[in-house]
Amino acid sequence: MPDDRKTFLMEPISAAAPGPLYQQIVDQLKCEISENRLKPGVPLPSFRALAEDLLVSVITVKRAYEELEREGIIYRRQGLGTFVSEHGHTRSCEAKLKSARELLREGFREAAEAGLKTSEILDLAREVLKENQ
Amino acid sequence: MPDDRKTFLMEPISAAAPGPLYQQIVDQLKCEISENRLKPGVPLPSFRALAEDLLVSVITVKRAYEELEREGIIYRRQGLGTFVSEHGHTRSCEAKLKSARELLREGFREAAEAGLKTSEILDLAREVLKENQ
Amino acid sequence: MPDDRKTFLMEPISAAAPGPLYQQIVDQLKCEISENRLKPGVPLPSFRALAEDLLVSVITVKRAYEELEREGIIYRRQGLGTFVSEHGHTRSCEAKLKSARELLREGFREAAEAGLKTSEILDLAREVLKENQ
Amino acid sequence: MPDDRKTFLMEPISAAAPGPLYQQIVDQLKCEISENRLKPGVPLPSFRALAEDLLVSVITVKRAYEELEREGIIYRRQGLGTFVSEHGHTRSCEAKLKSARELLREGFREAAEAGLKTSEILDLAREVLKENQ
DNA sequence: GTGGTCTAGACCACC
DNA sequence: GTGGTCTAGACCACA
Repeated sequence: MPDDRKTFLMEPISAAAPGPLYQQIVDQLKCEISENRLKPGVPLPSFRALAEDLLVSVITVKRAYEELEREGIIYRRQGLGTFVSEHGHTRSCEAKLKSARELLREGFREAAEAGLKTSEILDLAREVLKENQ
Repeated sequence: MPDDRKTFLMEPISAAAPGPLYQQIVDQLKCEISENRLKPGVPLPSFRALAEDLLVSVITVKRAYEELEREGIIYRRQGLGTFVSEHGHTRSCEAKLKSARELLREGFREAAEAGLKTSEILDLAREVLKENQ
Repeated sequence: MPDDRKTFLMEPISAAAPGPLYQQIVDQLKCEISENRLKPGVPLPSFRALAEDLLVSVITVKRAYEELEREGIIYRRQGLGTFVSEHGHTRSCEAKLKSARELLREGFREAAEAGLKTSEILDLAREVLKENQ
Repeated sequence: MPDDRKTFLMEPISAAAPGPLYQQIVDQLKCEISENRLKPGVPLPSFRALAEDLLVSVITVKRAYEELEREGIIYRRQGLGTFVSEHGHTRSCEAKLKSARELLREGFREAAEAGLKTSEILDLAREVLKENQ
């Protein structure tokens, strides 16, 4: 039973960044999974291993994993480890899409309140979209 | 003997709503100002009056006013009261526009991570924009 | 702003009982809410107050509250407290009904595996139901 | 060169399934015995053989057998192997029946707490029973 | 070794 | 005062 688990590449975590540390871990893992760098059945690093890697407490990692399990993206098994679930990729994409809609809705609302007309808002969207590429 | 007197139109504040109470006040006042229902030089209600109106603590209103003053949208004069500043409308619109860009940028990033192509993202944007109207 | 919060009647918690402590708290609160002893908008006791009451750690109570918020039964507001949400009663009942179906399904499966015919299983169900009253 | 040889019919074990691995083995063996596919005196596969079959550790199989022996369903003889005990079938059925009663009792309790009347609970039971067939 | 639970105590944001 | 986050360290169940 070889141990394929590896502390794969993960960007460092920063307490200075906005948002809780555990959320940063959640987001990064969602990215790994939604972009298929982490496939179903693949074991994630253990709490302790990832905690050491990221220089955070074991509990912070644990909390991130709990959040991901709650969303059905990973599953945890006592004594075995934590794994990407069968529909993890799908779930992760769905979650991101839902979040994207929320953000766009908010953004459009703010733009409208700033006095922009619908056509101007769409122009703004196109502009921002171009910048991002 | 109901007291229908109110300082000016303001929707009630709710502890059930997401986000801090003071932020809800800030947002509402920004709306009033960016949509020109509150014009430069017009006095805002006093801390105590608004606090009573909204059934929140004076401290909460104070914090909201401080936030707005920091953004240069209103100004306070000892003993006189609080007023919409000359460029309050402009500032408020600018702030909202800036926030809108941020949200759109975030939304587009999430959509991209969910696997959507640029053209699909623009479609999504159009769809959300339509829903909101 | 009177403080209606009270450390209402809550049965003691026991580490000897099966299942985690936080689950026992969750279950008790679900009962209070599903049976309308705790109505929407009513504040639950604070983490610290309930922890003292039940002689458990603040964190254990916190975890129970997190679970209930996740299920949409209560909501937490920083600085204000924790409250039964508008649809808390409904959600709580739905959750219990769902759980009941699961348990019955499991029970019937086991009974079938023990060799009982469908008619015998229904008799068993009637018998158990009578005992419980 | 696939190896189709197997000790006897047993569904594969899955780490993704809920519940410990050893419990899954226990449950499957109880089924085999309660449904008389494994009769008294019949030798069970050795620890090592079953472990290889199910791709789990020998220790995990050992623990499952211990659990079954504790319940009097199987017995072990030094140097000979493990066998279904004389009253294994009966014991297994009794255990399942006892467990079924527990589950039904729990299920009815939850249903009652969700606000269902006795007649409605019986309807629910009939409904679930039908679904399962 | 893995994850699961419980504990105690810190600091912060909000009211 | 409230809840929100992060920390460290204990003990247990499982493989």
